[in-house]
Amino acid sequence: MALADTTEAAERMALVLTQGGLQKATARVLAALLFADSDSVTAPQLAEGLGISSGSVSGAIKMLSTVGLIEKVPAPGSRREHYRLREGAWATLMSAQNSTVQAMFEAADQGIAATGADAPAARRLAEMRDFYGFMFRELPALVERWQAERSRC
Amino acid sequence: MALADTTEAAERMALVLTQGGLQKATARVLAALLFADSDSVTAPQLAEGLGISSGSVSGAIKMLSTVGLIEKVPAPGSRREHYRLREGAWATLMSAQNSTVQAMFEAADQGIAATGADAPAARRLAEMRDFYGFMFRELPALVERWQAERSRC
DNA sequence: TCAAACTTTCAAAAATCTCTGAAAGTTCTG
DNA sequence: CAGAACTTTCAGAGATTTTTGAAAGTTTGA
Repeated sequence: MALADTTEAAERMALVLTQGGLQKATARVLAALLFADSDSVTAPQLAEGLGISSGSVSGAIKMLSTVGLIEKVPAPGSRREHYRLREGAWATLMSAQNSTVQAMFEAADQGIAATGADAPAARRLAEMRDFYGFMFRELPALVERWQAERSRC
Repeated sequence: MALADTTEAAERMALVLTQGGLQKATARVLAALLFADSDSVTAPQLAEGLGISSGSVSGAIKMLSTVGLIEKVPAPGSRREHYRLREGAWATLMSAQNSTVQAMFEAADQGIAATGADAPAARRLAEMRDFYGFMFRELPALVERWQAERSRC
């Protein structure tokens, strides 16, 4: 049955997302939105479909909205809140992860300040700082390159 | 006191590493190796200095070695095992994270296969697949660019 | 080869994180 | 405006992860 197949694929997707750091309920909500047959989905539909509590759905929606992965659908009539995956969500997510890169850069930089430039640790910290500094500069450019390439098609 | 400052910086670093997904003991071991005053450090030194059990140190070393962040030091005399941060560790780490990107790509690809290309989900999954496909192709090149730039200096 | 020092393993304790369920708060519709 | 349906919040139950501590296994040097 086709539905079973997509459910299984969605659960596999949720597993991957979990390994990427999302909690289980959140990952399943995101996967459900990815695999949804309609343009948007309501919270009760998610709770029902996934067999989780409304509280879990609420928490998942809050988290995914904060990160910018999903959004409320403007007003498809005037019914209750509908949610859907945002356009360009993945690029947004990658940009968000760039703040982790920034944190690594800053931690290394502060480390150098704390050790003094001639300590043995300084060389190690400098390599770290330079690497994450490079990535922090270049990753946004990479994402932009993707967006440019995409809009060209 | 200078030592206190570097300890504090190391703990801050450990916190950042924790947010990056490492468990606490592992993050503290890595930070200790980053901030160490000597070229290499033994497991008992780490356990003593961090106030954690030898079992935790062993687990941390195992994990960090597997990922390629640290290495045994060949033979600084012939004493017990010494460990240190590997040269180019951060580039290695970034490359390892690329396998997460690959997993995302593959999950999206399998999702498309499961839904059929005309389902509403297919467009969403295709955007995801294309994005992670792009990143999976381009990230290694970015790391290489870093390495080239670094060796030039 | 033996003793000492180190390392690894693993079960159980401790700590942490996640989910639920119910109550309180909203918003819509009749 | 009242009732119904939905949403949010949060304390506590439940699940999971992490750490420890101790025993077993190694390695080293005399």
